[in-house]
Amino acid sequence: MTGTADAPPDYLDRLNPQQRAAVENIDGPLLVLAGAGTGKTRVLTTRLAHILSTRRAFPSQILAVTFTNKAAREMKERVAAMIGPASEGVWLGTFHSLSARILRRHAELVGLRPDFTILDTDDQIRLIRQLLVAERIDDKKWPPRAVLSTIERWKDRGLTPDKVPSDAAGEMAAGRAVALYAQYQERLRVLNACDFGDLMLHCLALFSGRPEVLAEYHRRFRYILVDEYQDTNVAQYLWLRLLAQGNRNLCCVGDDDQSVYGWRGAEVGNILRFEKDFADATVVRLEQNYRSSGHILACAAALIAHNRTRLGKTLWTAADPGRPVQLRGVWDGEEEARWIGEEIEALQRGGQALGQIALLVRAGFQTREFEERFIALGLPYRVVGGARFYERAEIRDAIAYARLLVQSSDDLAFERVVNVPRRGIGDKALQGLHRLARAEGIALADAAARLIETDEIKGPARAGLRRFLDDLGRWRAELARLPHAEVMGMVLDESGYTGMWRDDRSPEAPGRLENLKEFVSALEAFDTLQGFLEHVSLVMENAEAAPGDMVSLMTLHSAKGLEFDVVFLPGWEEGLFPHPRALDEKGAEALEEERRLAHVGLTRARRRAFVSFAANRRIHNLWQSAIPSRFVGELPEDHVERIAQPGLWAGGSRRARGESYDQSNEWVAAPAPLPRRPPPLPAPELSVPRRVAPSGIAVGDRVFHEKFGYGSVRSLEAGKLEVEFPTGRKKVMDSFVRKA
DNA sequence: CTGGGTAACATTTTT
DNA sequence: TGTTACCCAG
Repeated sequence: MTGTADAPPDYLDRLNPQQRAAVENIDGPLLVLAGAGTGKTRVLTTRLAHILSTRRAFPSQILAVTFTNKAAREMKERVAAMIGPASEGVWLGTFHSLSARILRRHAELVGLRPDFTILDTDDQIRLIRQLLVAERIDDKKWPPRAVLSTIERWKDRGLTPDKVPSDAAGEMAAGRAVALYAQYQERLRVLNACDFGDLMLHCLALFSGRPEVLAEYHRRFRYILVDEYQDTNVAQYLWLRLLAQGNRNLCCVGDDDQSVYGWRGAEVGNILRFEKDFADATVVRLEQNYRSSGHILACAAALIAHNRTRLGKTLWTAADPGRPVQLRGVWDGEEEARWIGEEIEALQRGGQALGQIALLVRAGFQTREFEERFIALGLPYRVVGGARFYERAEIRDAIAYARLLVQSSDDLAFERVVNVPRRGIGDKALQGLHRLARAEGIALADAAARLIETDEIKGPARAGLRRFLDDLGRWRAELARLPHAEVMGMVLDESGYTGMWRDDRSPEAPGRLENLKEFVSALEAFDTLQGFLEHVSLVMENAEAAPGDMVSLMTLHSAKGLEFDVVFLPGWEEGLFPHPRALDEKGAEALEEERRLAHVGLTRARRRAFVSFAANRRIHNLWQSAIPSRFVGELPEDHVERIAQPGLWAGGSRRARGESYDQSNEWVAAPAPLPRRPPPLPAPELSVPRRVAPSGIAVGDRVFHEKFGYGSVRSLEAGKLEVEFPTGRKKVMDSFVRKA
């Protein structure tokens, strides 16, 4: 062990006084305000190592919380590198994975079974859409996405349906959003499922409703550490506060100037709340930046100083000023891409590794222009973020098959793949299944099993469904015999799923087949199919991009936490950055968040930063003339080097090379502003599924069936009737007929 | 039930 | 410009 009472362990020597204070203040609440590049991660990992090596706690008595799996993994690795295997056993993970771990142990106490499933976004959207349709709410006017995000924001704030203030719903979903929320929760309960927000909410309910359980965790967790604290939402804050009540050894590390997730519920206010709820909290500020050169840091500091709602930190550096931030005005996006391409080639010739160059944009679509340019130049690049492995359609289909094998009552999985590949089961058949499932309170798969014994569905749908159910049963049996990866391969082949993509002539089909292969081999790393599913639902991470010397392209959001020698920041124009959509949603507050995003961008750079803006930009094939972003004007003269063609500087497209151009800032090709949406259509009149008294029907009764008409009952058994119709004798479900 | 055609639309994103 | 959701004909 490195540490004894007299000789402090040597890892402390590598810290500055503030960092050291943050590490050594072990007991009691501690708030570390850590500016960009001030050694935040080092402090966190050293603190964790310090607690362990001074034997204040066993690993299992430490709870360390991060936001992303990647951050969790990195922390694990760094602590292990510092103190070795003594670090194993720490409860280290994301809010969600830790919550899931806790919930599985106490599921029954919150009305779940321990094998509850965790929904992905697709599942959620489909559920909401079903509810909207059932409620006859126009899903054109109220897109399921929007309804879902309203519900998620409530969950972020720790609000269950009964706690949502009655005036909070507003117009959303024709004013019935709260009712939809309640129904949504009810559906999840029936499905034995959670969404991500529920993982937090159920834990909160557990902790506050079961003091003895909370007490158990108080005994267990002697020290709690939290990373990226500025990104916590209210629910997560409450979660931390409940857990920390026991020992009050809560250490939160964050930076209000890097809070860029307000739009998904993050509350910078949690930092202020911390100081209020833990009045005796020690506050440590980390302000010495070890990352960026002087000019870059000066630009970042001056920019962020324009924000009014700040706790206030003053970043400084002992490093050289380095080179000023280059500020460049160009004619249009194409020129911007051309220039950046040339600049990168020049840097490369000067020995700069491409892997240390990043291009950070406000919105995903902006990468395209650069990709095209880089391809033309033969410049290797990678796009970070974007479609994740487990989000690709083929992978989610495969996962749905796996879910169905593990739990036949997984309705959402059933719905996803029942007709993929095509089995002749369309809307009509599915509606019948839903109707029966709802009437009987059974799962879709069970409804299907019963329906195929009747004449409610016929032809290809019936045959397809029967085949599907038989296959599922057979595969499930194989699971007991063979390794699950092998069974999964069998499932994908025998279901015709791989065949479907093999026959697909589209250019992406081969890639999808590759992904499926990768999927099956990924399974091998897990002991059980269930274990694998838990992993994919919680660890939806990007397949690690193959390492290599490549330029990185990504959004400013996904650049948070990273650093590069050289950073390009294109598209600093009004109308693009700050993004107008953010602005009209939340106004001044959002402008500050956009500015923090700019600050994050600049502080990613170690040696060089290049900011650029174009006078004209084509967005969605329409030309727009633009003026430089207000953030450009907030960069201090002394620390930037301006490079621009005459006329391109101040006012966008005044004149270039003697030619005159349209000066308007409007969409050039849009003549008159059209109303954003057509007037809402009247709600469609759907036929109400007829309520049928459960049976009460006897042999010989005259009955009416929606599809077959009038007939008389010949025989009956457990919900199933045989009825003589004019068209012949049919087997039907009793819930499909009424007495005539 | 399927597949083609067309109209509407187009932040940020992790778990 | 590129994608996705919906409508209608086969």
